[in-house]
Amino acid sequence: MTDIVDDLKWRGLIALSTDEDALRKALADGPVTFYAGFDPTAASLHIGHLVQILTMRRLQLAGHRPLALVGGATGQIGDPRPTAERTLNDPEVIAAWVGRLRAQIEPFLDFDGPSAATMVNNLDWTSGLSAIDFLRDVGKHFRVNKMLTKEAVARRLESEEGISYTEFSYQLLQAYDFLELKRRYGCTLQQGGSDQWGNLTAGTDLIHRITGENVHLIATPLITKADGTKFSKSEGSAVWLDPEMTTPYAFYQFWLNAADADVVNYLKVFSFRSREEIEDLARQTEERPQARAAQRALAEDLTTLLHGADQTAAVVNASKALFGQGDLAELDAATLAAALSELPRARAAAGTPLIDLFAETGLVASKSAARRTVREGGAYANNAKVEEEDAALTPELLLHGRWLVLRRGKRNLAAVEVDGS
RNA sequence: GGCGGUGUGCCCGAGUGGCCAAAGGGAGCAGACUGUAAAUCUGCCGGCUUCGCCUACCCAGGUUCGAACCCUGGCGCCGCCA
Repeated sequence: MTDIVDDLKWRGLIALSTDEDALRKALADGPVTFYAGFDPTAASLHIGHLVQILTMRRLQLAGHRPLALVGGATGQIGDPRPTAERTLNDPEVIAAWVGRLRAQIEPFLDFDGPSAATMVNNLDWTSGLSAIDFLRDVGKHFRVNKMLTKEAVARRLESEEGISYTEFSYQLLQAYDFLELKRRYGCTLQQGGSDQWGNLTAGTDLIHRITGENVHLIATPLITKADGTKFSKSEGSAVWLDPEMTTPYAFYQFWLNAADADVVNYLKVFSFRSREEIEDLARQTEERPQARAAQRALAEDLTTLLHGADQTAAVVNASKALFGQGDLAELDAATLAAALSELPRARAAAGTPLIDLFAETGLVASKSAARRTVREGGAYANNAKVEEEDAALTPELLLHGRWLVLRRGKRNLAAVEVDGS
């Protein structure tokens, strides 16, 4: 079995770390308890978080013990973003999100066996802590001078908006988490995104100051796209793990559409395929890019990992049906219904303007946008270009008497089902 | 606390009384080309009952036939001084 550090490095998952030799030795010497934190800042995690979750899984598979922290406390404070102050969310909302995030993380880790994972919440050790105790016991170990040099803070100090005392304090809380996890669980490794480096080191510094011990850090890189645009966004919105927020079909399509220049990198970061398999897929991408074997492997692996094999089979079949060469009218009712069930949907009555349907299915943001799309020649009904802005849903358009497939551009689909029958 | 500056659409940023739904750039969307890819070129890019109407230039008032632009007050941010 290959060394876990070597594997992570080959996958490009270690952007930064503390002393690599010490880290390598610690991981080789026996099970290490490690943690990664997720703040409840939304109702769902998105694919950016997947990098952390999957890296945890890799470490667990290598025999180490994960602590998955969902930050009921830190989520109430807000990690300083380089651009702007966060808006505080209500504690009840945050509590609800904590539950959702935990449920999203759990399937990726194993909670039994010798390397059993544990779910933790920093609210458990902060809620009873008084401000005075915190300032005395934790605050005293921090020099503001050094806190000011952390990049996230420094950027905000340079910005017009400045930074609130609340967010400025964030690094203390995260550092304290690491200390507390070390005390409670013997945690000696924290894993996080490289943009969190300042917060990560705050923890190792605090532990060193209080206990004299050196603990370890691994920072995963920011995932980028070859063309320089933001990863993890599709159509300008995040790709969520929650199937209600991003359908399994949309999730599958996101990965399927990875650019050739990115797909091999994604396979390394997100899939559990071996080096040999990935190198083989890389070769295939070079030789027959139009077959998109790597994209298919990536999309199927990840959809299976998140939504299961059955869902994956369904979305693969739906994709084949909807993107097939044949006429939609030639699909039998069962195949069509199955494929359409994966798409965003709207119900409507005959006679409804197509413009309205494009807006209702969410295919476009507004009716104005729908009109624009028709004018630009990017709107399709059952694969036929919509030529008239005021076209309406007529019975003749319906497939099998009840379905209409709408499309915007090349690959954005939605289904309309006609009421009654 | 004083003085000065500044606040524009998703972001950056022009605009200083009518010609402004607001220049330009970025992001985003669509079309052509393709492989449901990238790059490139072209178009679009507040909403609606779409040849017109409504809502918008930090917030609230005011002046004016008419205000993103002028005045008053408030709020945020930046700088200098104390």
